Parts: sequence; C-alpha cells; structure tokens
Amino acid sequence: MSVSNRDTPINVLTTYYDAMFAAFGPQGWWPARTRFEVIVGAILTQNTAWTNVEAAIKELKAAGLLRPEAMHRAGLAHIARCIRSAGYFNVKARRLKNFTDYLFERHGGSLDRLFKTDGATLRSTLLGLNGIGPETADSIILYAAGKPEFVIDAYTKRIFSRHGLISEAAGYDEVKALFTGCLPPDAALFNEYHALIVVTAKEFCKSRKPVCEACPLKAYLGKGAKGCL
DNA sequence: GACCAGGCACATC
DNA sequence: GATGTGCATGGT
Repeated sequence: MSVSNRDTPINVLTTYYDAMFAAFGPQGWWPARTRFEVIVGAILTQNTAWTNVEAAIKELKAAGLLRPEAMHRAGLAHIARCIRSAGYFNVKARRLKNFTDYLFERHGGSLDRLFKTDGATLRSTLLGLNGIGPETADSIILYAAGKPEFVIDAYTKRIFSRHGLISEAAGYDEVKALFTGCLPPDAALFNEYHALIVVTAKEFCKSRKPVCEACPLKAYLGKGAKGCL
C-alpha cells in the first residue's frame, strides 16, 4: 500500500497504523500493573526517559507507596526520595500529592468514583490540578480510565511532522485534532495507536541516520521530507 | 562534557 | 497570546 499527499488524512492514519501494527503487533498498554500505577507513571515520565521512571516506581513500590492511601499519607520528602531517579523529584512529589489530595478530598480516595464522571468532565477536572497538563490528563483518561482520549506526545509530534502531516510548530490540540477528526472514538484503538507510535519512535527515531532502513514508516516519508531526522 | 528524554507552571513582555 | 526559564536524574 502506498501513501501520497493526495490521500485523505484518514487513509494516511490507517496506513501508518497498519504498518506499525504489522511490525510490532498489539502492545496492550500502559506498562503498569494498576490504574494508580498508570497515573504515577504518567506524572513521573514528564520530560523524562521511561527507564528512569521504572526505577522510581520500583522504589515507590518497595516503600509501599504505590497505593493511593499510602501516598496520600506519605510526606513530600519521603516521596521525593523514592522518585529521585525520575528527575525533577521535588516538583513531581508535589504533583503526585496534589493528585492524591484531590482524590481523597473529592472522591474518598476511590478511582472508581473519580473515573465514573464522563470523559469531558474528567479531562477538565484533571487539567485543573497543578502538575497535570494535556498529555498527562489524556494519558490518565485513556490508559487508567479506559476512555477514548487520544494522547499526543513528543514522539507523535516528531514522527508526524517529519512526515509532513503536521506543522513542526503545531500545538497539542492541533495535533490531537488530526487523530480525533479521522479516527472513531474507540479507547482500544487510541490505546494501540499511541503505544505503537511510542515503540516505533523509541526503536527507530533516535537513530542518527537520515532514514532508518527497518522503520515500518520509512516507505511513507514524503519526497520533500528531509529524512527521519 | 554536551545533549536528550513520552511536560508543566509561572514570569514577563 | 507568545516566548523564556526552572525543575534534575541517568543514558549515550
């Protein structure tokens, strides 16, 4: 199958999905055991490599803080010590606590109760919390609550701007509109699509080569594209 | 030793 | 509204 500039955006997005899925198969994200761990990971991975987040989550687990009530009771300094490896540890400790404070003050500490609200209300609620921006909110809604919000991250912007499908300067909502305007609001589809973008980018987009030979999206780089870098 | 990694809030203009 | 800056560790 080929993609050209004359293709409709929906055809392009479908083709890209198929190519990445053929290369990597179903991802079944998020890489976490519980919904709370998804939320913690979403905050800790802000501007941070996932390997550093994994070490921090391991520390939190060892300290028994990977449960909402335990983290809610814990001191900021204790949390910060545990998440040191994830960087920005003072900022992120505050952000984690902001979330659990809200969860206990408004929902009795119950994620079930928090996630019972509809997607749009949940999103504006999360965005109102200090430390939760668009990407973190959408990650929580999609991967912890299981509701269809498409997640836009640095990988998504990088791949799709390199391929000429969005402007390099496009903002979060603009990029998100490309996906939500073309794809049905299906949480399972959004889950797989974003996960496939991340694994593809991690595998190939860090290469210091103009074109990554084995990249599943290599064939779809436009003729005017400068290459993967 | 520089550069980068699945952001976000806040100050300033 | 757009732009700049602080936050910080660990891998390449």
